[in-house]
Amino acid sequence: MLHVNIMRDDRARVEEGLRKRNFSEDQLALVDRVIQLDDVRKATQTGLDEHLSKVNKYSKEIGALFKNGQKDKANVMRELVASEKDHIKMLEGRAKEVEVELKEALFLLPNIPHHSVAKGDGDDDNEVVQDWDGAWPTFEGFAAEPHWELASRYNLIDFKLGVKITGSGFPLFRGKGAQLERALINFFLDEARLAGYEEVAPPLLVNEDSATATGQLPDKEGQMYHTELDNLYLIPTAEVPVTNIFRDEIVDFDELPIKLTAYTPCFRREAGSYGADVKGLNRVHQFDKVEIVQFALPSTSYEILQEMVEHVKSLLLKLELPFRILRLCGGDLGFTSALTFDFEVYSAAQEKWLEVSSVSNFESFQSNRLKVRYRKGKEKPQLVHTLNGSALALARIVAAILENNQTAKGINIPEVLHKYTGFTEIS
RNA sequence: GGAGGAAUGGCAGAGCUGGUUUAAUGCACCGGUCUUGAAAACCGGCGUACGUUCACGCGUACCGGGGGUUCGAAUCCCUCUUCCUCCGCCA
Repeated sequence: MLHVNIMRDDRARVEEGLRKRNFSEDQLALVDRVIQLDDVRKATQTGLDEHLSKVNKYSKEIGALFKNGQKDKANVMRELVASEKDHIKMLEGRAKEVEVELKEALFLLPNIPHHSVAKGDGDDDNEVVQDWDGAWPTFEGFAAEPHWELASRYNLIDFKLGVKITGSGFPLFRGKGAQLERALINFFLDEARLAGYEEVAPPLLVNEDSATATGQLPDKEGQMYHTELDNLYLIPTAEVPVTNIFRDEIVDFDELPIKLTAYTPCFRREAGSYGADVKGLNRVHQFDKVEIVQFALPSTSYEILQEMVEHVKSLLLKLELPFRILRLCGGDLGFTSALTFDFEVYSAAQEKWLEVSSVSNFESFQSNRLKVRYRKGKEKPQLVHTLNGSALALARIVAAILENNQTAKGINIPEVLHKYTGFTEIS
């Protein structure tokens, strides 16, 4: 959620940013509406406070009069209060209305893109900031197979059993497939820990407050699984519980940056997806992911974003997977993000780039709703910047490893994983 | 799931027979005096949000959340949530 003051102080930047996100001139009127509603809110507040102040004053006087036994005077004052009450009731109602309208309007405004973000319509306009210039997988004397074929041949993943037990999009990993999955999780967590992140194992279901604070609610409830009876949501990413750790907290300046990492399964309904995109592990309803999250000083958040990009890059290099990095354009940028780098891994048999990580700086957009602030000395609390990234999303990494490392006889496990898997190849 | 108790400022902890409490006191923290330095002692400060003001400041709200009674609620009533104790069930 944007702060209203950003719109008051730097209107031009806000409008320019919204244009990058392809806001029409009509939609830009929303900015005026927000400012106007905020003006009404302020005026209402001022009026309300005046009346409340009078009631407080009268009440004190009535108390004193009763003590002195001047009941007649006290009763006159009581009538004065009664007339104030009418005003108060009316203004309170108005204040509530305005606040709701203001919030609704603010929820429609996305984050302002970083100046480096280009205008664009969709993923075709994303800029490749780092392309792969290393070696590509080669397959001599046999035809490379997609991962779902390999998974079945070597008994690593059983998609049919997943369907039987739950439904489409819930793969069942087994044997060396399950072991590879676990090895990757441990590898990613160890790498994060070595990079200074504290590991947390958060709840996998969150309440409405948490889902709202990180922006999944109110509009994206269709993307989450919901438990009706207890009104809880299955997390679509560890970002939700982990970022909420600091909801409504004021942290000390010295504690920043706060670096957290978590492994969790992620649950996404992915309503409306179909076709070749959802084949195999390309798009599933449940997948494992290790997430890295940072709470940072505004002055250093872009350095930290770079540091996180480097971290993800190092993981892919160690796994020896061909990858490229994209800077998302305004049309593809997430609602809450100011700048996002996507990592895509090349999956050699499908001959496709698969998104395996998304690293973003949300600046104060998330922390404004979460109320995560820091305090330097005796200064007023300021909103922190929040950042997060996948490091990494498991299912598609498995797909890429299987496809890229296949030989005529089996699948080679990347060397860095050997100590985690306990085996060096699948055959 | 059943019965009872509780929830107060960073922490501890009073207030809870409704009205000088705009929440006592202690600890922690910050500044100062003293000291060669430190400790102790003493003095002062010490929440958040919104509104208002050029500013000092002032006003309003917040004692787990929401609602109610009252001229006035931390204090009384209703409701929800969480925690503790006991019982039941259970990995």
